[in-house]
Amino acid sequence: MPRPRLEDARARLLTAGLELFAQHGGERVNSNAIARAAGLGVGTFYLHFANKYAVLRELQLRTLSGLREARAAAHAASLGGGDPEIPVRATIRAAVEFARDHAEAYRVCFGRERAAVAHAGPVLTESVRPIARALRARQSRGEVDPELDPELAARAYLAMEVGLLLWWLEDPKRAEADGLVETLLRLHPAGTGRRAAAPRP
Amino acid sequence: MPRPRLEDARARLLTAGLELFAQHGGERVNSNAIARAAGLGVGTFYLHFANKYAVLRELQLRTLSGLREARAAAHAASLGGGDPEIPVRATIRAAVEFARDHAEAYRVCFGRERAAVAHAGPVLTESVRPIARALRARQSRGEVDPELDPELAARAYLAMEVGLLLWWLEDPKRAEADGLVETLLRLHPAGTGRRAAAPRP
Amino acid sequence: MPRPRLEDARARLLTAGLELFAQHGGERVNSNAIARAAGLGVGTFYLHFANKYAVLRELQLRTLSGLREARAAAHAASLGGGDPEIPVRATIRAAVEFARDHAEAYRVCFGRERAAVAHAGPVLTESVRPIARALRARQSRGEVDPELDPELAARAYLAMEVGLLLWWLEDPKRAEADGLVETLLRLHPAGTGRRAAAPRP
Amino acid sequence: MPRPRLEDARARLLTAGLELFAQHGGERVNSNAIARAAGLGVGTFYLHFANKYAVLRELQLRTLSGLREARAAAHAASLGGGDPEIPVRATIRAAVEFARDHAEAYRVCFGRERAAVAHAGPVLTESVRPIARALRARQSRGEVDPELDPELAARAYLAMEVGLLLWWLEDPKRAEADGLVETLLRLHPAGTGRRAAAPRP
DNA sequence: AATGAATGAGATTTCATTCAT
DNA sequence: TATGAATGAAATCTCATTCAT
Repeated sequence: MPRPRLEDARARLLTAGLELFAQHGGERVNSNAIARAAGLGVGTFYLHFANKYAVLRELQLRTLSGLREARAAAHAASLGGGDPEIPVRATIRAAVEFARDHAEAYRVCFGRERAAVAHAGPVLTESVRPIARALRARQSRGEVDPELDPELAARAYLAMEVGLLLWWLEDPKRAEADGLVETLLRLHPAGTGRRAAAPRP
Repeated sequence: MPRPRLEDARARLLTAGLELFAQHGGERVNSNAIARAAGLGVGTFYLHFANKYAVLRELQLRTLSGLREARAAAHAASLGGGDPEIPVRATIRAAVEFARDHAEAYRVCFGRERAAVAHAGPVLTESVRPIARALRARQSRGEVDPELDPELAARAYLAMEVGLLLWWLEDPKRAEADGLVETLLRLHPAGTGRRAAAPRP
Repeated sequence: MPRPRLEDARARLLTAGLELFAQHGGERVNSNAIARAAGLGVGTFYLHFANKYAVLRELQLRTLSGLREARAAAHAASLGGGDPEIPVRATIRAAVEFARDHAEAYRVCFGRERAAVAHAGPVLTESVRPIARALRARQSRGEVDPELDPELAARAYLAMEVGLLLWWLEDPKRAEADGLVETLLRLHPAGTGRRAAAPRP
Repeated sequence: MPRPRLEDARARLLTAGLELFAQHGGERVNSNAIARAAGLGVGTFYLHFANKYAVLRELQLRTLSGLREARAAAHAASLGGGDPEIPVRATIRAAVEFARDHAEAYRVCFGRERAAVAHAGPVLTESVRPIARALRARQSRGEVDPELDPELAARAYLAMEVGLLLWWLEDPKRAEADGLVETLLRLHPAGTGRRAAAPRP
C-alpha cells in the first residue's frame, strides 16, 4: 500500500541519515535502517538516493557550505574596527558555535567517515586559502613571523580547529565554548599572541 | 596437513593486517583477507585474534607506544642545553619522522578508523599531560601567556600535529619534513613565537 | 494532472516494448521502463496491460500473424504458373523479407524469449500444416520421396528457416537475402533441388 | 555449523543447476535455489561459482563438447564403408541420441537461454565447418548441387537439427528417434535423399 | 484516463565464524 | 597448532504493483 507520503521523503531521509551516521558511523549504518528511521519503505530510499554514501555526501556538502557561510558572515560582520584580532576571533567563534549547534552534522562531516575525505579534503583546502592570504598580508606588514609558511600554517590551524572541536563534541562538558575560542585564537597563526613575535632579537 | 608454519603466525597476521588496513580502511578489510595475505589458513587467524578489530587494536597500541617512545627519547636526548626551544623542536621532529617512517601505521592509528577512537582518545590524553605540564611550568616562569588553558592548548596542539601529519601522508610531496617541523614549532603553544606574548599589558 | 495524452497509449507502449524487448530480452525489461520509454506514467502501463508479458504476447501474436499473412499472400500471388517451385520460392522469399523488414519483431517473436514458447509453439504448428499438406500432395504425385514423414519434414524445415533467419539477423552482413532464399529453397523438403537430383546415374 | 561436506560441492551444484535451469529457464532460477537444491548453504554457492551464469556457462560448455565428441566418435566409427551416406546417418543418429540421453542438458544448452548465445554461437560455428567441408568435397565430385552455398547450407542444417530436437524434447512422444534420424538425413544438404529422389517410379 | 511516489518481497552477494580433519 | 570448506545472517539493490490525486 503506497502511503501517499509527503514530497519531503528526501528531507526525512536526510534527517534520519544524519542521526544514524552521527550515532553509528558510516559503515555501521545501512540504507534499510535509514529508510526505516525515516518512516519510509526500503524502496523509497533508492527512489531518492543511489546508496547510503549519497546521503552521507549530501549531508557533508551541506554542512561544509553551512560552516563556510557562518564563517564568512561572522568575518564580514566584524570588519571595520581597527583591531585585526576582532575578525579572527569572530570567525573562530562562528566555527565553535556552528560545531556546538550542529554537533551531529559536524561529526558526520569531519568525523571518521572514510567516505567523507574526498569532499572534506577539497573544501578544507578552500578554507585554507583565505587564512593563508590573511597571513601573507600580515607578514608583509611585519605583524607575523615572516618565516612561517602561510599555506602550511593555515592547514595546520584548520586541522587544529577541526580536531579540537571534534574532541569537544565527544563530550561538551570538557570545555566551555569561550575557552575554546580563546585557545584557538591564541594558537591561531595570525593570532595576537604571535604579533609580539617581532621583538625577538 | 598443518603446514609446519613458523610460530610467528601472529606477527605475520599483524604485518598483513597493517598493510590491508592502511590500504582499504578498517571496515573494508576482512579477516579472511588478512589470513590469506599472511599466507595462513582462515582458521589460523582465529587462533591468534578474536576478530579483525583485535588486530587493529594491537596495531594501534603498538604505534601509539612507538610514537610515545620516539617522542620521549628525542626529548630526553635534547635536554640540558639552555634553550627551551630545543627539546620542543626535537620532540616535534621525532613525531614528524615517526609519521614519515611508519606512514601506514600512523594512518591506521590516527586515520579515519572508527574503531581507533576508543584507543587513540585515551592515549592522546596521555600525550596531553606532559605538554600541559611543560606549559604550566613556562607559564609560572612568565614565558607563556598565563591566560592560555594548558590542557586545552596541549589538546589543540596534538590535534594539529596529528591532522597536519595525516594530511601530509596522503601525499608526502605536499611538504618537506623540515617545513612541517618549523610550522608545528611556531604554532606550538610553548613555541618561542609565544614567548613574546608577555609584553602585552 | 492527467496530461491529455493521445488515446494511443496502448500503441505507444507496444512500440516502446518492441524496442526494449529486442534490445534487452524479455527478462531484462521492466514495465516501468516500457512506460517511461513510451513517454507515459508508470500507472498508465497497468491501465493497458496486465504486465510486461502481456505486451510481449501481443507483440508476438502480431508478428506471427503478420508473417503468416505475408507468406499466404506471396503464395497466392505466385500460383497459376506451371512450375511448382515458384510458389515455394515466393513463400520463402516472403519470409526472408519479413524477417529483414521486421528484424526486431522477428527476434522478439522467435528469439530466446522463454515466454514466447507458449505461443510460438502453437502458431508454428499452424504453419506446419500447409507445408505438410503440400508435401503429401507432391508425394502422391511421385515428386517427393514417399518415405519422408511430411509432418516431421515440415516441422524441420520451419526450424531451419527460423534458426537461419535469427542467425542472419544477428548480423545481416553475414549473408545476402537472395542467398538465403536459394539455400532454403534447395533444402526445402519439397524443393526442386530434390527433384533435379534424380537424373544422376 | 559447517557440515563437513564432500569436496564434490561443485558437482552437486552443477547437477542441481542443470535440473533447475532445464525446468525454469535461466532468469527464473536464483543462486539461492541452486544452493538449496544441492543441499548446500547459500554461501557455499559463491565459494564455487561467481554467479548463476557461471553455472549455466559451465553446463553449456560441457554439453557442447559432449555433443561434439559424440558426433566425432560416431563419424569416425562409421568411416571406411563405401557408402557416403553411412557416416552422415551415423553422425545424425549420434546427435539425436545425445539429445535424447541428455535432454535437460540439451535444452539448457540450446534452449531459450539468452546467456547461452555467446557460447553456442561460436561452438555451432565450429560444427559448421566440417559439414561445409564435406559438402564442398561432394560438390567437387558432382554429387551435390554446385549452386548450394556450403557455409549457408551447413548453418541451415544445424539450425534445423537443433530446432527439431528441441521441439522433440518438449514431448518425446511426438516422434520416434528413428523417424527423426531419417527426416534429418533426407533433408541433409549432403544427404543421399536428394540424389535418389528422382528415379522413383 | 493518467500519474508517479511509495511499497516490500525477493534476488544477489559478502563475510565473520565454526569445526571436522 | 593449522586448515579451509561450509555456513547463514545481513546488507544492497531491483521492480512489479498499488492507489491517492
